[in-house]
Order: sequence, then C-alpha cells, then structure tokens
Amino acid sequence: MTESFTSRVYQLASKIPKGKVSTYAQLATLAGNPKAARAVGTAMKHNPDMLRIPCHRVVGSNGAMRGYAGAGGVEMKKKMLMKEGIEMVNERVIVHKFLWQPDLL
DNA sequence: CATTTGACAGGAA
DNA sequence: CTTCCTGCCAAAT
Repeated sequence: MTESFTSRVYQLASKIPKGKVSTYAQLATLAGNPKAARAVGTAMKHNPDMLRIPCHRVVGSNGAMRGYAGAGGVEMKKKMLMKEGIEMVNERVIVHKFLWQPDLL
C-alpha cells in the first residue's frame, strides 16, 4: 500500500466529505509533514484518480484556490465548490467555516 | 545524480 | 491589508 508521503495525501484527500474543504497545509500535517504543503500541491497536480480524489476541495490556507489541473481551471473549481454548498467571499472560501475536520474518535 | 520549478505557508515590513 | 523573503518537500528536466 505504498506508504509514501504522496500516497498518504491521496488517501486523506479522498476522505474529504462533500461540503467541506481542506488546505494543503492540513493535508501535509495529517500526512506527517507539516512543512510539506508544497509537496501536497505537487501530489494533487499528479492526481492519479481524478474521480476518487476531490482535489477541488483542497484550497490554500487563506481559503484562496491556488490552482486546478482539471478543465476550466480555478474558475471551474470555484463553481464546483459553490455547487457543493460551500460559501465564498471575494473569491475566497470561508475556511474557518467549511474546513474539514478529520475523523476524531 | 544536481539543479530548477511549483496547485504552499508563515512571518516581517 | 499587501508585498517580499525564507523554509520545505516532491517531481520534472
């Protein structure tokens, strides 16, 4: 099961529920490397399974979307997020309100 | 194998 | 609030 950092990121990303968002930093932290936020972005870009990995639910720490390799780019990404019920203000997701909370207990 | 690039973040000015 | 600089990791060249 390929326990590489990138793999863990994919695994976590696939767990992000609809209507919630996560940040590169958070995924990096959950993956075990709080400093590897960049690597997370790289992994998302490489996303092996676009249908399985909701990379559009991964935004910047400030709630701003950094990019999207899919069709339409960030424009489409924004649209998808809003469609899932996520509210935005000035092109920025309200992270403190829609940030994903990983399975505790 | 060495260097550069990139879908980041956080602190300082 | 905006802009610049530094740190860090993985993939690409």
